Amino acid sequence: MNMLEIEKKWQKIWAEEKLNEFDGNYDKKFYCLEMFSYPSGAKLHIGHWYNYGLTDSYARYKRMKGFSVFQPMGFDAFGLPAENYAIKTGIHPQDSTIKNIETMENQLSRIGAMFDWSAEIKTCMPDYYKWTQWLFLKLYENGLAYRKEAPVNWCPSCNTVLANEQVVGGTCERCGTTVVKKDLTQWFFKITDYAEELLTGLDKLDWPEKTKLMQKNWIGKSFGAEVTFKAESGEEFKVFTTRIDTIMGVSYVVLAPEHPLVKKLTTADRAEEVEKYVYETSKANEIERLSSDREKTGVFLGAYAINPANGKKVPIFAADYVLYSYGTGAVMGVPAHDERDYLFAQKYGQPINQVITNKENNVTLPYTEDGYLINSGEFDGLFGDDARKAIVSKLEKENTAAFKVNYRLRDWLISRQRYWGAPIPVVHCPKCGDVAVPYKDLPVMLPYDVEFKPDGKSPLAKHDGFMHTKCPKCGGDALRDPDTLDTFVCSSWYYLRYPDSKNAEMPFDPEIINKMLPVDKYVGGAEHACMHLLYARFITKALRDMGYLKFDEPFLSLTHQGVILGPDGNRMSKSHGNIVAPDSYVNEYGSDIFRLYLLFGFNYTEGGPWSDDGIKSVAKFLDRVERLFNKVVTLKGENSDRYGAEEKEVEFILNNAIKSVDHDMDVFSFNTAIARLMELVNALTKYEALENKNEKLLKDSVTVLIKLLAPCVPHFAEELWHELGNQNSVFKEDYPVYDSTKTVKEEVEYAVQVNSKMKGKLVLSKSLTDKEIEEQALSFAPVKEILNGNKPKKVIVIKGRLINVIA
RNA sequence: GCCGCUGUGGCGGAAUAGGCAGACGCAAGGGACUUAAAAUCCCUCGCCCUCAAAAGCGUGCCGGUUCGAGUCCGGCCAGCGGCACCA
Repeated sequence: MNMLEIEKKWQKIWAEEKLNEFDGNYDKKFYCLEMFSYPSGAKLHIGHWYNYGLTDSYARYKRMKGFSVFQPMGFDAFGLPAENYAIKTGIHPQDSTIKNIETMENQLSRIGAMFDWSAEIKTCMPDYYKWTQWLFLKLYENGLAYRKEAPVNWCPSCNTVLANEQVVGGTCERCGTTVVKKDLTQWFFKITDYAEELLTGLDKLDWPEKTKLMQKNWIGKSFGAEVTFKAESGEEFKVFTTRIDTIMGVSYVVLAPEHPLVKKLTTADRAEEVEKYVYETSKANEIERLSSDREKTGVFLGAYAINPANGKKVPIFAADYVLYSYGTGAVMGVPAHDERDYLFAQKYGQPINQVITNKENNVTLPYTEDGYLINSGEFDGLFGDDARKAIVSKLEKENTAAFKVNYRLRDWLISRQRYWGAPIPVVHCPKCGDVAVPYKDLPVMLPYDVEFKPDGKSPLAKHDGFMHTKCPKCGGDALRDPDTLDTFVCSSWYYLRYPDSKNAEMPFDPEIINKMLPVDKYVGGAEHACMHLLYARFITKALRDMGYLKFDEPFLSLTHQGVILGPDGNRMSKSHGNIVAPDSYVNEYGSDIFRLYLLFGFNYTEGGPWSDDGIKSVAKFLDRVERLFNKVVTLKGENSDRYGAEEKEVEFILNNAIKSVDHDMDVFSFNTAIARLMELVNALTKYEALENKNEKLLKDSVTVLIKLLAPCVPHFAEELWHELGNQNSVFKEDYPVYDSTKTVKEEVEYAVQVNSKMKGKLVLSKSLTDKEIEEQALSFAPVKEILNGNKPKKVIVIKGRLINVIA
């Protein structure tokens, strides 16, 4: 069969018949979504193919199972790489992006997937980002967007903000200068308002357990207490602790270097040293700072605070093992019962006051388990939670402590000091302050003629035509916000746009959305576990609370595809020089064979190193199918009443294949589904070679085979389906149903063990009772020999599998 | 470092709820067909010892639970993903 030719032919016919578009039957809708692609490289890579081609097989399977499948495709087209590419080559991000999208559209259509192109979206187009801006305004209007100071990576030499990716080993990737932190006023989304629901909502999702666990840990709920310490100068600050039972052991307190009180509390004689420390700290990133391997450093501010629990005066430090973004940005140092505090205290000569012990009173410090309080006055003898409750209830009366639930989750920073993104639709007016751009004035267009070479300012800030505007409130001169939105904002709601992608009045019609959503199956990389997948859940919940959506979760069921690595086992990358492009394979073998190879060669969720060793073998497999088909298609259907052992075996294999393939396709176990299909083809080929055969059974079996193959090799199966004389598409057919009476055999093979060692096999009737099976085993020669007339101690019978005789 | 995951023949991988490890393939070797090659078909194929059989060993490493562990538990080692401005 000429694969390239039939692929072209059927793609054209499917498009003409609109076979790939959603048919409007919302009652049976199945929204199958793959994470859309980012058009940075000019070409589709194997990872895209693996995600889209194989999930398409799943979608086609669902369609044959009777669902009205909606499977859209689009492009996440804003982002840093296009801008960097522009800086390097001078090619405008818009031009390169649009060109890349065109290339990728062509490559995507060659997959032959049933993408509903009528719903395509591109996030960099004004008809899309208009609604991204709408989303921002809605969140702003509902108190979920706000501004505050936050640090960015700053290269003092390039005078520019760097993405984490652009910081290599603490230095600027362009010029090698050491990168420091710098505070800028930036926009945030208040995702923390939804921390609790984002956590509890995980329970009902059909997501990989590991992904749910990662989100859970990312949200990081912990129960503790906030305690107010008062500095001698009168300034108050709170610390968060999960171990308030150790409060009598506090020997110092620590503020994060970024804590606003650091400057205020520092005494004049310490100012120089503290300032130096804070500056040095700004060179380290959070991963380094949180590393327990890293040497603990800090600096004494010269000031003291009062421990509200015992009135003791303790020194105040700034130390970078405390993060300003977590808890209150301040901790109490209890060296006897915390490992980091212990190391710190040793280094800076702070006292180590033991206040917890175990039953045997033989602990080694630092002792971080719960235990019995000692050296804690009235609380001595209390244990764990009891101690914590007692201490809080006493301090509560003095207003110096309270129980507090804390989340590790932080608000979502969405400002980017970059060009290639959706402008933030806010005007800063000298009189009225921050003013939202009215909805009727959306979109705030991203200007084309912008200087985006880095020189210390947001690219848009240098564009006078963009920046200068009138205040929507007072009409006076005002300036636009020069920042753009994080591209994660664009991708946090795109699944809501697809079902109503051409709507010019609204981002989506709630009526349509509430019928099509939530997404029934979402497929994409595991690397999105904590960010994109969490942001999308947050946006869904926020829009629900505004009354637009009637569902709580965007993605009911989630599957992660694995990563296809280079042939050398490394992640494919230019620097490794190990990139394998799908195009040459698609050109040589056709997309069905390439797809089939990807289906068969990997465990879908695990991926693995690329090797094309097996691609010829799947091509041969299709040849075998075609040879079988050609022999069978001309048969008249004779001997239809022939039914002997061979026919029984064919039926057994056929029905087992239907059962297994059906199940395996449903759970993305494509490789085993193909293995079962290979077994079926082997069995049918063998049967076909018989002199006397039931032609009707054979022909029916081949018909089932084509249907089972169809989702995996759509063009190939469609061609054979029509050669069988059918007029309609095979994808309009019902999926085969297996006959459960034919998937069981009357006789089962048992593994016979003596003392758990294999001694032989025994074929026994399925109808035997455990007792009878035991008798058969005991009279089985190898068993008899070992028992030598003695009674066995025990006989274990596992129905249908194994007999273990314990001698 | 922290969170999460993975580790099975020469290779890709399979193994329901703790029950015959290696399904299905690739590669390799042998054979048939052929003037020859390709294609196709048949056989062998975890390691070790062996003419053969039997025995023994075997799912990253060490230990444990169990009649029985790739699967469960504890401790290591290695690799991968994420760590909030790559998306």
